[in-house]
Amino acid sequence: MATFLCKTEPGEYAFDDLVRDKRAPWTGVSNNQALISLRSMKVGDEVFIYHTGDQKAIVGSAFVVRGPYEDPEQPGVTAEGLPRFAVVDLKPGPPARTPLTLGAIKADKRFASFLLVKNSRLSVMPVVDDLAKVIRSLTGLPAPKA
DNA sequence: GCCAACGTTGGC
DNA sequence: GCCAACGTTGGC
Repeated sequence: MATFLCKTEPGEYAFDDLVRDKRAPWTGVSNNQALISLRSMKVGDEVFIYHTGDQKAIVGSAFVVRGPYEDPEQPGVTAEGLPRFAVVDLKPGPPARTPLTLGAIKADKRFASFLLVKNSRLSVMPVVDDLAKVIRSLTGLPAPKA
């Protein structure tokens, strides 16, 4: 069971939209490093949802309900036979009891190596277990069920 | 609205 | 295959 973080611009597709939709394909990722993370997702994986723009905070979590598949808008596979423009389906988990802001993350030494801080332009990234635990404790988000 | 950081493109 | 030019992202 792995954990990831996905960014979204709330004006385009917010965490609340995912809650409303109950389930949604996570599309539009074209950056290769982000796509590598998307392609490695498995059903049941936990995904923290981060809002860019004015909020700049982890606002909730979600879970992978369908593993990586080809974006129907941009079909094609990599040399390894994986979906080139990978899409996963997410279903919403609970909202964060306390959103975890970028400012708080930057101020916390435990996040010094976090890709969210180190590469601000990356839109999908893995979250190591230790940091996932810290994020859950700071946001009140529940651990995924095994 | 600006710009730094990074990715991508295309000419050579 | 290098690298300059350009485009994009996202924090400030």
